Amino acid sequence: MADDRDERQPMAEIHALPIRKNATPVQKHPDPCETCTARSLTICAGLDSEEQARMSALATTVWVQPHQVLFQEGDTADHVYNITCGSVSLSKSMSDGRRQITGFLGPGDFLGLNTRDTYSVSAEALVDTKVCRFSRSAFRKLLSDMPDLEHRLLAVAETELATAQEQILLLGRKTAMERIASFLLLQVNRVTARGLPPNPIALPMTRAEVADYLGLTIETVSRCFTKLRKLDIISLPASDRVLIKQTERLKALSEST
Amino acid sequence: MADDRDERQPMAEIHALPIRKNATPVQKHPDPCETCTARSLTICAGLDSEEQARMSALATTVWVQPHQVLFQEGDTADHVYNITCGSVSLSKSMSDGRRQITGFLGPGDFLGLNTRDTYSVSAEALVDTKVCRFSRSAFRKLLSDMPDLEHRLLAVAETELATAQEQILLLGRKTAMERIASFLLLQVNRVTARGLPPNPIALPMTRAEVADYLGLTIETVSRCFTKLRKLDIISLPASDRVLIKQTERLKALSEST
DNA sequence: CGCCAGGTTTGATCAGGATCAATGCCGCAG
DNA sequence: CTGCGGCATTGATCCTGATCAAACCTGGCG
Repeated sequence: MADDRDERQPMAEIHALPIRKNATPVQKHPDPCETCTARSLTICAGLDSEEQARMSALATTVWVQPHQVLFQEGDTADHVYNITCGSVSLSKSMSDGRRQITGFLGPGDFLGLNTRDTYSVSAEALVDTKVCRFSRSAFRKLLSDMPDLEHRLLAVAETELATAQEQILLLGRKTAMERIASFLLLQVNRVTARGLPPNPIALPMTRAEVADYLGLTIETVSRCFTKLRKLDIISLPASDRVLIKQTERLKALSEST
Repeated sequence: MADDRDERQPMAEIHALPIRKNATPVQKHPDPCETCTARSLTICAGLDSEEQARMSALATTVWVQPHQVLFQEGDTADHVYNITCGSVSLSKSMSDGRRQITGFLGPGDFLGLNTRDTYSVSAEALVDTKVCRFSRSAFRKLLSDMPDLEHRLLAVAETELATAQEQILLLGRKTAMERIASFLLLQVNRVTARGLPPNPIALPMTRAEVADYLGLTIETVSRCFTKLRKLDIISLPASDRVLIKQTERLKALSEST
């Protein structure tokens, strides 16, 4: 049996890539922090007015449209961002097009941690999104002067690390159904943490994006949703809204910890 | 088709759990930092002697034996650690015993970042290991006084986040063979980063641990190793040593980015 | 109003890796 | 030397989720 080479290859499909203009998106002069709806959720929370003025002076408000790319994996990391409203996906891709979404971010989330000299992931808007942009070097200087800000950033990093580990468990050991159940519960937590009504939850992402997040295919995601509906655990008033009818059974299916 | 419930369940096996005394392991009075072999690799690097003295005063040296648990997922996070020598695995488990290892740590690595009030993962020694332990509260105070230390910790967190994202891509989208190839290359990087000879690489972990890290089973890991050996890409002088004979082909198989 | 494009659902089939089951290979204790 | 306990390897079979393929919305637009 000298030889059994066969160079097995991939399996995941290449999801159609819509037109993605590589940003330089619509810009504007700084928006006033006073009116920022995401302020209480961000690292900006609890800054005194002098500190806030300093941050504000460095910020640029940027709008990005769905599918527009804020930055790509491997780009030199010039900026960090704070999401004011909208939703963004973070992802990594392989040369043959397989894509893995590593996380979804929303209002108040900080973007640019997972970064040394170059971005370790790509960031793309899912829907119309507004972000608050800082040059990285200026931001670093800010950090040195404001230890509180750095503390808070470290706390954010710790939370993201814990989230990433949860995701690693999900991808490494959970079944398709468990992934979907965990995902839905995660969405509920995200929404309620923002103090919004939990039901029905709005999914700002398509099936393809859910699939790429959960390490599944579109078809499997769809089939799981259908099954949950048939079990009367959820209902789907629209393809991007999920009404959770039996949270306990959903939790049982997610089989966590 | 009113009914098609079937409550599918798991698939991964429950790896035999050896005796794990939940620590309070052998302790000792602080070891002198001057003789610390891991110092240049850690967050301690570049502290002035006064700062070092302060850290040293807070540290306890602790030895842990293979399979001994440093802390468990969910425990209240009392301490943070710095690994001096040896190897540690971080893992999360599900109630039915499925386990996912989220990372392997070695000399110079910091333990306790992925933590808010409770540890988000369990830490267990793979081999005889020496760690430098700090009470969390004291360490936090230290951070406040030594901004450089906090900077460095933030940098560590960023690196870990990038590593976690790489792992997420691996688990979500790579084939078994690609995972093994990526894993071996990662081990090479780890070792060379420490300035040690790369070949053959020593694996401080068993097949079960590799499997739990890569989201595979023991059998699949073993089969992939065998296949790589038959392809003459590696050889296995012992089951815990891997000699890489054709790095380029291994890289091709890992298909990354 | 009807067509078209994108996303979603559903069905049929396939295959990569899991599971089940032996066998092999040490290192160690008696 | 021999037997035993833990890993590791190898083989046979099964099953979850991928792949291939087709139908089905839904909303925008001529």
